[in-house]
Amino acid sequence: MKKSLTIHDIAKMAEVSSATVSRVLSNSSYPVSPELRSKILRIAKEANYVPNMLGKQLKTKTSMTIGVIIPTITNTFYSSVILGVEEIARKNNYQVLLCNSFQDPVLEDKYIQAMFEKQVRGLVISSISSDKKQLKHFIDMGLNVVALDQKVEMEEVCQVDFDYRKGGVMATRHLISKGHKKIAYVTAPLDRPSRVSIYDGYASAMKEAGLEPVVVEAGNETYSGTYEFENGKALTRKLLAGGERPSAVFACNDMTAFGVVNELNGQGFKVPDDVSVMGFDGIDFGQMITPPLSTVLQPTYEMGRLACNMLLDMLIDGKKPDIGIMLQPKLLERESVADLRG
Amino acid sequence: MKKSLTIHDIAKMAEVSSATVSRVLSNSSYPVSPELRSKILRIAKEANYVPNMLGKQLKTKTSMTIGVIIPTITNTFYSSVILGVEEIARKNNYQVLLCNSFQDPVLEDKYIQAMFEKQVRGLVISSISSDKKQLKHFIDMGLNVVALDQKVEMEEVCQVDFDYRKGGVMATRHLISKGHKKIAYVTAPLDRPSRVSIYDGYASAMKEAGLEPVVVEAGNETYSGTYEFENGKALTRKLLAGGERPSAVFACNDMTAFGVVNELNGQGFKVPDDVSVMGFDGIDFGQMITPPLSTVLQPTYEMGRLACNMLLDMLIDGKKPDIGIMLQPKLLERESVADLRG
DNA sequence: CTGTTAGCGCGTTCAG
DNA sequence: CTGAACGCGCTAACAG
Repeated sequence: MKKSLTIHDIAKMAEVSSATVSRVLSNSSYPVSPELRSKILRIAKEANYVPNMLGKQLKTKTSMTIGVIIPTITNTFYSSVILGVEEIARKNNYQVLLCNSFQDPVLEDKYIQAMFEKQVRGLVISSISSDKKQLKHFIDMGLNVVALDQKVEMEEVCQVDFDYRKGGVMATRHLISKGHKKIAYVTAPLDRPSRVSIYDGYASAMKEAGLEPVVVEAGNETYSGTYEFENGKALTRKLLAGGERPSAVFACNDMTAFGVVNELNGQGFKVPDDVSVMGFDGIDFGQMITPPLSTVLQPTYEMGRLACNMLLDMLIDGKKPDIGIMLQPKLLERESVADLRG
Repeated sequence: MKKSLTIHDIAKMAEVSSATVSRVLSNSSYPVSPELRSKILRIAKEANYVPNMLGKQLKTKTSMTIGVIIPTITNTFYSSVILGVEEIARKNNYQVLLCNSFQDPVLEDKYIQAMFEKQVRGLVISSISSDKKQLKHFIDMGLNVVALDQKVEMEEVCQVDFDYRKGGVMATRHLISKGHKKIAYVTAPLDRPSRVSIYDGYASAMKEAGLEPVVVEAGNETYSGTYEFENGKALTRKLLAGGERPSAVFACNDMTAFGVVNELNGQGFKVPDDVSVMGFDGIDFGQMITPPLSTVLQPTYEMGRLACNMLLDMLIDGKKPDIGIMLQPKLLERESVADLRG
């Protein structure tokens, strides 16, 4: 490993002071004569000089890196969000430190600490920790954070929200508008605000139509990549075993809906002829199955972009968020819902 | 923003020197009396002291962060790899800096440079750059790198390989063993080593059985999330329009296979009754469609783990890779391939 | 316009 | 066992 050059080495070679080298190499607005400037540039180039950001960052107290903490990147929802975050970060010369919390509050706190220690300028987080003490603590110490997906009830954190409740309402009303009356809702454990909101939307839309809600909720949650799919299957079995067959099933997310469709097919029911299925998320894969899944679109990529932009704004102005963003759901009508009114 | 404390502040509070504080707070093996140690620990805790890694890293010349560069995280293949990398990194107290190159060589080089400047200890990369000058350059300067997925022909870089060719052979032989004779291969552009290898495997297995290869290759490549799916559909249309219908279609990856299945269904052909379909990758979605997709499994998560472990080994010993790893494909026989021998 | 100097926060000699 | 002093690579303040 060759010892790497510093500005002092370059300074010596160019027979100038290291300050001058620093000024030209870091594009300072400080005036330097054109001759020296080009000479230094040339020498630095020839010598393959590479700046050490650690030194620079230590001095300037600004690291040009932001942190992202999400449950797991293998969930397409989050990988899409991250892509959006990274795009904006890149355009502003920031880099992103990625952490998967696996919904483990302990791990989440550990990561927050580690990132703070590494002087990240800010954090984009989908927090799972119920006790946000750690986060709060670092915010007090100056950490900028914007929350995504999972609500963080704090004055100081910016929020990129999605109207889950409205999404739940829209999906349910859509089903109702197609003539469905017996509509079941199958869901992963209602232990997260977002899930509760979708459920609320479903319940209120049902009530408003004078219909009886039928809910099947999963028990324990695991982190296998196919958990939600298996969950959809299991919940459907439970649902089907439980008496009168619903004409439509609304699932808390697309992956679960795939499980519902799969189990339905397995038991000899056609979708949407025998039973209609509605998802939630709008992941690409929904259009690849047969029939294409009707669902509610969450603009994940856009959420990532917005979150990152908000964060950068906070960093630049040092201003607290004046306003939160609430992204709106959009109905994606495809072919998994039958029209019963015919 | 509260000004954060340094070891000097703690030193003052504890009425000791900053050296002593450093020694206890960084778990140095240097002897410090138990009384002082506990006193310092207590005070640091009470004062909510958080170390600044920049200072530490600048001094010790070791950053505890590694970089990962992959084409795009929204590809489930790569997100799974990253999860593996991150798991191992976490267990060794490293963090990962993530970069999506979007298969853009210019962007890739820019990222490599940025990471080197940030003093990452090493890099896990799926490189797309045909001209690896930049990478080579930094390796010469001491950067440790392990290549993944895409072969990097350099003595100094460790490689976690997957036997794509054998996978291609296995899939093709499987089809042949089920009595298929007219087997088409549909593929994204053959401009990457991995893709060429799968094709080679297919071609050689066909030849060995005295069968005629039928290949449909896509033209330009885009980066929409559904590119491969659409590609599978388009290639299938082309294939079907081109004369005699094959009894089996082998696709270069699972997503493409989904497109194949979808288009086949759309044109009224049943899978596997009319046409059999074989994928490549083994992504979770494969088991969620009807019929579940027969495919070749790539151990992505394991690839990530192995790559990271190799990298950490290189960092610890500073030793060059003595040996590369070649992961083996595994046939995942599900229900999208018909047995024609009955 | 250029150079000298003094830290940023930390770990590490080297004396005591 | 403890502390004073130096320097990692860089920028910013102040002189010249």
